Amino acid sequence: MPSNPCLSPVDLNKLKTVCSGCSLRELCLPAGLDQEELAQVDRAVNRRQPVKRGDHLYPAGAPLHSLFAIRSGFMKSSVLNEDGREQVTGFHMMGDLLGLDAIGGGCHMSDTLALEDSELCELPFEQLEAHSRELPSLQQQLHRVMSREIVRDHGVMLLLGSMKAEERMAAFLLNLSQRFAARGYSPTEFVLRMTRGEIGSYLGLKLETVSRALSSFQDQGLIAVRQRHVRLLDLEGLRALLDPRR
Amino acid sequence: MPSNPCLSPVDLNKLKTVCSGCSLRELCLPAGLDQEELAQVDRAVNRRQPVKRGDHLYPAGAPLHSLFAIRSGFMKSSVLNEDGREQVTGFHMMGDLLGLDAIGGGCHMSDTLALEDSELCELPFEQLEAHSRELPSLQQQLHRVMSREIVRDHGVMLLLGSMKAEERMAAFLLNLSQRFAARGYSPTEFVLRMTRGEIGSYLGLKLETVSRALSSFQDQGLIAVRQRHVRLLDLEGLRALLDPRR
DNA sequence: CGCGCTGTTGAAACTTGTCAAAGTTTGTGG
DNA sequence: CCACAAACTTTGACAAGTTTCAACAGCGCG
Repeated sequence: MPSNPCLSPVDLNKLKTVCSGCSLRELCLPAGLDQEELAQVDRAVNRRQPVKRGDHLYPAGAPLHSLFAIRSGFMKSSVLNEDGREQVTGFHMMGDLLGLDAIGGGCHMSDTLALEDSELCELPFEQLEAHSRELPSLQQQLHRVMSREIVRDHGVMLLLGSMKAEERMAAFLLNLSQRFAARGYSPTEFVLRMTRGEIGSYLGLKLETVSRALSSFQDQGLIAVRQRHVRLLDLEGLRALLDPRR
Repeated sequence: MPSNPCLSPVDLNKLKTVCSGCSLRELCLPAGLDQEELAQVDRAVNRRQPVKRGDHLYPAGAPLHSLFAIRSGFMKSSVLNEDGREQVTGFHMMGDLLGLDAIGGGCHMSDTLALEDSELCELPFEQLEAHSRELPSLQQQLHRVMSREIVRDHGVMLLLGSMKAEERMAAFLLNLSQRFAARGYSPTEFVLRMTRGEIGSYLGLKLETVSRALSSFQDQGLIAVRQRHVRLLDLEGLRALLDPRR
């Protein structure tokens, strides 16, 4: 039976682990590639690297060997001041590509660690660059991913630079909601894998302020929070918080 | 005489306008390319596009045709909220590459306009992508430039998320100082091409707070400000403001 | 020469941070 | 499996920092 790949559990399992068989392929780096291109990319990917909660994917300063794509799980990235202040620069989930900040200087400029047990695909960067010279679609997709990271960062700058605490919190919840939805999960019910302090760091707020904002939303009937479990009860109401004129 | 390119004013002028003759080539996209590679890139660049103060290089939403490199002058980029709030996302000077945020979605996600009369090199993006498939050094340099933009944005996020007003202002002045120095200008004496309001938008502060921070620095003897002319009198003192422990 | 834009300064109001205490959950080791 | 410790969360009261509002000064352009 193992001669029939369709029936072999081993091969089935293998199939699931290549980009062409990956449910994330339209969210991840291979988006837009055709079958043959996918096959090429598959050869450049080391699949299924598990990381445990609390593990560093890489510490800040580590030399760049590979980019990583998240297959499952949840991670955070942060940068540190000289004087030890931490700024969380992003929370990452399935399909996100990590390590882009290391390309410029050859070493990782941020810490990235797993907030829950996760699985990653490793993409050796030199190979990726080489493949992207052969495959224009891959090249374009790599450019798009980097550009979108820049746009995302500008959005965070807007949030940090011009929004009040509750606006930031609403924007944060809506952003998570949208990202979960894009991955086929409920946009209204999810688990926050990070602490209040980490949310606060990302949003430029203290953890007490985050906690108060969540309590306030709950009092207003916009959400239901219990621990890290959140249910968004009134998406429109949350959106209205972002435009204080209305 | 025109047969001798070394003596012809026309040709001399032309020479100055190609990347290989450009004083910015080590700061700009061609950094790290050899003579032959430079010649290739030259063919993909439309040189010397002038823009006047107040002109939009492109408005937010414009389709991506080209990236732009600043040859001379000073520009700002900003994003707008739905409700009209502006967030300045960056100030740009000679050698900086503009438009990277448009690659992801095919149209510019930010407004960019000239704060003084400026000159730009236009780099049609399709050609640039094509050339970067042929020239690994160019490909790498493009990746590096995009990655550094991400790192820069993370630095701004750190600033916006965890620094107080005077720390932000000190960081801003020191950053400008360093960038002017890298371009061969005085690191201690320069003209701010932007208004207090624009600085404030970039730093997540109101213009009055910016003004007060500058006045306070002047009172402490750290700088001398008159209008938009700034002299940094005590770089170490400014740096000390960034690490409040000392 | 005056009008408008830009910048400065003061006082009051508001938002968020800080500190402190207590409650809750999670993880560990007995 | 329970007990205890550690980590995380919530809430209140107060302090600090920043914004808001307002008035005025300076510069630059027509």
